[in-house]
Amino acid sequence: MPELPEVETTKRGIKNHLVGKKINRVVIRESRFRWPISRGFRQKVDGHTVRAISRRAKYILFQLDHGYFMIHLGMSGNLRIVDASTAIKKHDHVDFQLATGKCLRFNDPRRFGSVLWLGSSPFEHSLLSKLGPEPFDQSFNGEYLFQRARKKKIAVKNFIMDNHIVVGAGNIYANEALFISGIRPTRPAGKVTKAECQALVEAIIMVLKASIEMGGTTLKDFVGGDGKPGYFQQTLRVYDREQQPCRKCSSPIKALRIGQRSSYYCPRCQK
DNA sequence: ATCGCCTCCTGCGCGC
DNA sequence: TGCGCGCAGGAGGCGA
Repeated sequence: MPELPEVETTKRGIKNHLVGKKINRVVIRESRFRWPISRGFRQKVDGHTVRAISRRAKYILFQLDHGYFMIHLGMSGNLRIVDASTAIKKHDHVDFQLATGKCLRFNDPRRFGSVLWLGSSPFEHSLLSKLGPEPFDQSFNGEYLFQRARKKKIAVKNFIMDNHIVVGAGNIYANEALFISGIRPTRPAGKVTKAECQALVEAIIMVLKASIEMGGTTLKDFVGGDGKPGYFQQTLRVYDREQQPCRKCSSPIKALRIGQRSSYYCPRCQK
């Protein structure tokens, strides 16, 4: 479910319910995630007030007075604000019960997500310290991408999905951005021209922003932190459109696998 | 250093 | 209707 727009939408949806509010207690029904929830986690969080919520890449950071914790939604996670009395459903693994009577509930069927205590210097944590720029940051620009791509033989699609290059370009948006910028996903990153890098950067930013504005609507069943679904499906240009006509030239969209991930492109529009 | 492959896990849709 | 298979929006880590 979560690509960056969904994570951003989730963050926005839960923010007002949490900032300035006390977490009375954390209830962990399942601690086996990508990384197990640490033994002392509950004790570190219980009774503390959330001071701020932010996002770095697809990690949602919760600032308390004495440190930070973060939640990653993995492939199938979602966070919702519910009333404390709301019945537990399957895969509702962690609750953050608030003094307001509400509850932040983490549901994650596949358990690829994570809940981690970061301490007081979150950006020094190994998961965050090596991340590339945010797509909306000034430092993510055509020149930067072009320089990073020098001599790289990796397929450009894998290249832009690498969090050390830029964060937030998940599988769907990587496919979409490459279509918009007219670049075939299999092309070695080092063979993408400077002008194309510029176009690719603009496409990544545009497609992510557009989706955030629509409420983070990628596929199917996304529901934001306030429990409201994304308004409507984004009109995907190539993703999951194998054999369907290209929206620009009507050629059938092709599908292939790159690095174990499904990829789609228009053989005529993307060189 | 770089790159491709594997893995964690559950659910769903498809073909037989 | 049921069963088995393959695939799914992430991404760290490992071996070549």
